[in-house]
Amino acid sequence: MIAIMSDDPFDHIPATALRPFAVDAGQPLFRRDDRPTALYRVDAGRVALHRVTEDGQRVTIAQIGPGETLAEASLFADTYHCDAIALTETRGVAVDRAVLRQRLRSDPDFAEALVRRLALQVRTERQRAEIMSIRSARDRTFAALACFGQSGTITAFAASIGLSQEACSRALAELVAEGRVMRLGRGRYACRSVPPR
Amino acid sequence: MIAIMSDDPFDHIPATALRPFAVDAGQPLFRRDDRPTALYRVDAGRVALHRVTEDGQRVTIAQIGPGETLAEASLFADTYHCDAIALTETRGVAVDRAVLRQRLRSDPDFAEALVRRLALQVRTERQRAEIMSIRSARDRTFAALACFGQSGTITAFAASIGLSQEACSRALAELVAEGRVMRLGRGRYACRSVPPR
DNA sequence: AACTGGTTATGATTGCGATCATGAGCGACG
DNA sequence: CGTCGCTCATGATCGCAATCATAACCAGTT
Repeated sequence: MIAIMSDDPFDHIPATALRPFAVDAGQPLFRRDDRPTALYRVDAGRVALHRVTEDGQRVTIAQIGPGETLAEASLFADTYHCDAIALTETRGVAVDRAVLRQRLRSDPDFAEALVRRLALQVRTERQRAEIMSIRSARDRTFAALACFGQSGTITAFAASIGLSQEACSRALAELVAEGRVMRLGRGRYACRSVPPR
Repeated sequence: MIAIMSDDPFDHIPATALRPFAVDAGQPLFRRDDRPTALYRVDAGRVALHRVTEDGQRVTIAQIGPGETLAEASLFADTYHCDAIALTETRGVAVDRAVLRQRLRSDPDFAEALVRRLALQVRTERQRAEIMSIRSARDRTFAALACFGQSGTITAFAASIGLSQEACSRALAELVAEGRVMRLGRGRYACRSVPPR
């Protein structure tokens, strides 16, 4: 199938306006109260967003991995509202904020792609939050499997839904016993649900 | 303070294109596989989004309350990917999908407002998900207080971060004892953090 | 084939939060 | 003022998932 118009808003930005970036583990991408300069897309590595309270307690707001963007909301804010620190060696591309906002107003295709991307993000995050609110490990595991499927390892899957690997493994075993989930092989499971879109 | 340009994208839509809706508790707003016709903003009440698996298990994907919108992602999809059922008597306004998409392409102010709204949504939901992944009730409560503050009752606050009212109350008591949180009065707490934006 | 490192599975124990239960604080109303 | 209804606080108990520990399993390497 041929994509007539890319889903990735970054593809609508001229390469000259894209600035590659790379930071080592522990290094900041930006800091709270800095003036926002760009929107970042992570291609490899992982970035944590921290907010620091008045008395120095650090609260992790989010973690951003490959394919995701950060600081979307800062496109319209006067300052960054949190610190962005690379958890591992991280690289990606940045789009200048002014270029992006200008583009948003002048290029309908870009605007549409950006809105689509953000809308999907919202949906995904809402699902995550809702799944995390399920108390029972069995039900939570099932819901996650039904919504997202299992892409990587069990360990990663478990972590992404806030369960220990053991609890997740046990939950999967129970679900298979109940016939609600299929075991495709060692460490590979799927749920007989309507396929996620 | 005078708002030069409204933050709410719905304010950029001519009133003639807004269609009020109301549904009773238990009634559907739309169903999976329906063709998407509109974007909905809930003004009062609560709507649950469900996905039903092949063997009839129902999974709640999200719940939408006053001020929030649903089915943003369906603006670009061929069908709805889930059922929307009113949990309580619910009312709000709907914008026709074609009108909205057309507007997105032709009205930069609207596009910007929509992107801003979605970006904020993403940020908020990411925060929620991250907070929900904190295991300790005390730390989770603190993080939530630092990020969002406590708007309504303790009970509602506790529910919004996946804790029982009792666990939350106890956590708050501990945090006060540790001096990390201030008690403003019975059932009213705040954290000495940089104020959320 | 033997070795190695990483992942998955499963058993045993423990700690934390849900739940149940109850009392105290506080606003609304007649 | 006294009653009612709701929220908050706190104590007691119990169940579930985290944690620790270990074995089975698998892929890649030599």
